[in-house]
Amino acid sequence: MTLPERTVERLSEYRRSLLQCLEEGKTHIYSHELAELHHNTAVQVRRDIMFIGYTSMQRKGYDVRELIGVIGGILDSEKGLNVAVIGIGNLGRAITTYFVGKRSRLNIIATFDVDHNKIDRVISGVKCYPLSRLKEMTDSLGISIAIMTVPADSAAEVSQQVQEAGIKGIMNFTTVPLKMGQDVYLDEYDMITSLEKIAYFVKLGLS
Amino acid sequence: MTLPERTVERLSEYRRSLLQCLEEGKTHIYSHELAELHHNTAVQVRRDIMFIGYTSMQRKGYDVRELIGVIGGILDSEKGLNVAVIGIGNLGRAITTYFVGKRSRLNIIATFDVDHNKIDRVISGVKCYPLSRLKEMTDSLGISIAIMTVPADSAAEVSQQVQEAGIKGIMNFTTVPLKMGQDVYLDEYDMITSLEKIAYFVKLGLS
DNA sequence: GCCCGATTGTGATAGAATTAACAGTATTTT
DNA sequence: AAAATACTGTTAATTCTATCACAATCGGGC
Repeated sequence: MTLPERTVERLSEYRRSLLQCLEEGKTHIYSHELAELHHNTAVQVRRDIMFIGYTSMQRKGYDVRELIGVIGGILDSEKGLNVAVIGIGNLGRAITTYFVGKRSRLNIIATFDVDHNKIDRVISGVKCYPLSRLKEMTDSLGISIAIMTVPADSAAEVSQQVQEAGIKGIMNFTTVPLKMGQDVYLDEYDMITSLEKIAYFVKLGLS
Repeated sequence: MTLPERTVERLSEYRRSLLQCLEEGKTHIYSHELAELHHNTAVQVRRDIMFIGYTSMQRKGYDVRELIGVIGGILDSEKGLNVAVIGIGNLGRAITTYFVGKRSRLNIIATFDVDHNKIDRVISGVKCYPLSRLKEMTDSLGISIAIMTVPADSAAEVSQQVQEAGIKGIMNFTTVPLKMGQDVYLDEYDMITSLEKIAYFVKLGLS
């Protein structure tokens, strides 16, 4: 069974809110509450939850702790996955710092760069290795996801190396779209595009 | 006429590639070439271009320069829009640095923070103001979009101030979903969710 | 000058995602 | 205990998005 992408995203988001609820001591939550937190509808929430086969105590809302568990069962891998950040510029550093400490089954376990000044430096407890050792480290550490934050002009080349290292998931923060084989899951995120989209809708709203 | 979100995103992406083509001296481009660059199909490209009412010289592909112009006419505002980054932590700094110098009709014109050590500092040529002056500066500088990179626990409060300042578009990099009025265009981007999604599909691929 | 091959533009169609509608059920009220 | 209430789970309808299929067009080869 493979869930739609959007559903997976929403589940991840729900879980975050649910964890928050737990901290606040809330044990049950209604579909409409969850919906309101996430800019969508109660029906959408129920449908998503139906997808994963969880069913609540009727009329009391969903059991927060249980639902977290079920979502975890769907999203998480048994032992978590290891993640590498490739390219330790400003953005790479920021992302690394940002992630460390966030409770998650996804661990940033190494960073890579070509700059000799950066190699062996430790950022938020994560060590930087030379890019040339990518394959070696991928094998020895068991890295399955790469976050790419290299400059645009080396993106294509580096992405090739990432693929050859056997990494199966890529989050691309580069401004150039990457070319990948079918067996690599690739998610492109482009801040400029996001901003331009916002600008477009703001413009519409203003006119 | 209001385009679908997804189309707007793709147009922004196409434009980037087209600008790249221009630099390389390529004057015309076929729909299937553009498609290949962007992980989608030639039909999709043609459909998107149809949406914006541009029509090519048949059989020669699209005129790169013209198409850039037409997309610009759709996406860009007359004089560009001014953007503020709110919260100058690692991520805020990275984003600010990242944007400056990128040719774009969107200018990061100010940053804001509450930390006295950060105020008046200049990052990549952009000055940091105290958050308390948000409304004042929004009015005087004409800020219409905010990029939120504040810590999760102040996100709700700060977003309120952003809304009250009259900002009409928000890009939220915070891990908490924001509550906004109908007249504010809000785009939530959550790295953890993105990574969890990738992890999910990688897991599926591996099993 | 005419045909062939390549490419665009678009109506029709299929597919995915969302929303509506409502039956079912536990809880509270009377 | 029956009725009203307030939810969930699910089927059906709808709407939105992407793809198919093909007519129309143009340039180059003959």
